[in-house]
Amino acid sequence: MRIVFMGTPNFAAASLQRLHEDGFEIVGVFTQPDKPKGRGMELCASPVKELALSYGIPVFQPEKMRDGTALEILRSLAPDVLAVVAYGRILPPEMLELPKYGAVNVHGSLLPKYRGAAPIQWAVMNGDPESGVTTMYLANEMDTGDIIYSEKTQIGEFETSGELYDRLKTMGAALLSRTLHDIEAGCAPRTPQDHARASYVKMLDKTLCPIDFGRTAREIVKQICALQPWPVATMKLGNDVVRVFAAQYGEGNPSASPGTVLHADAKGLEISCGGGEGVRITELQAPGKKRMSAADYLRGHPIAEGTVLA
RNA sequence: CGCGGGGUAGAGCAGUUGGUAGCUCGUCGGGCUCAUAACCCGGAGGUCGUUGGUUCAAAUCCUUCCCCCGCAA
Repeated sequence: MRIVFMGTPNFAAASLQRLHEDGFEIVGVFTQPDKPKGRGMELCASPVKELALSYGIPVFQPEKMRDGTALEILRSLAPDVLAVVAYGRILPPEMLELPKYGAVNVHGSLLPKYRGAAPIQWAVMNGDPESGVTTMYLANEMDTGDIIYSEKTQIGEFETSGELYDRLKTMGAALLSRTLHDIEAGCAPRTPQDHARASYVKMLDKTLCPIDFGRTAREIVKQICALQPWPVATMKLGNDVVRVFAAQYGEGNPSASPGTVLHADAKGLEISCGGGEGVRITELQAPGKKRMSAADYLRGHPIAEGTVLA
């Protein structure tokens, strides 16, 4: 079965790697054009491109899907199926219909929940007990296609988006492999989504970062976990806006107003929040500095207990 | 050359109108205590990232390079 793979970030690269290792015939890879990245703004190839090149698979990086050449390239590759994972481009209907088996996609949620750009992060943010991956056929509307397989996984109480992301990319890769195998064997199921129960999530941005200590301890913990590794929750500490990486549940103090420093010691920085609860921040990063434990930070930045943060 | 922040004892920081380096924690020794991560006394520990220069004198001014971090993507 001739497969054309389309993807860009390492979430996609994990799937490409799995398909390659499982012996699928990958005849071409589409990925986004190289872009300036990192300090120095050097041009960087996507993880998928790096991997594809190492496998000796032809790589294509069209700027636009409708530039007149992308479709021709795809046609010349004569794929039986398209495997699309976090490609970051909308494929025109002609492309979806070109392969005999259509186009298959991996999504980082239990569809129809969390259609859209950042399903993994929002599952963490909302404090969901579980998440998962879904394979489906691509439809013309974003993430609305018929479901093939899905697989659940528990979300740890202190699991970050980055950790869940890594786990799901592996699960997604395995599920995609199984999906393609069954499609080829003709035994893959096809279940329409329950559109009435669909929900959409938007991309993360920095407006989500500032911590509101009026919220509950769990909401704050989940916010901190969800915004990692990017864009990272923040709080004001003196004149600094520090990035907050890790927190535990504190003892709290019903009589302290939200934002009050309850403890500042070797165990971290406990701050009162909504409902008299407390969150103990254990790891943070000050501007220009590297990530460090709250205890380390406090050595050089003493904070009096009882201080109320702005 | 995309923009910006930073490299000072094991850790985190202060010190930048130039004048032989200081704080908190840790660490070592001693003391106090029923006891302690508490308290008291004392000690060890730093080529102030690297190169060259200016100067009577540089952590502090100029210069070379290395490394870390944020923005931006």
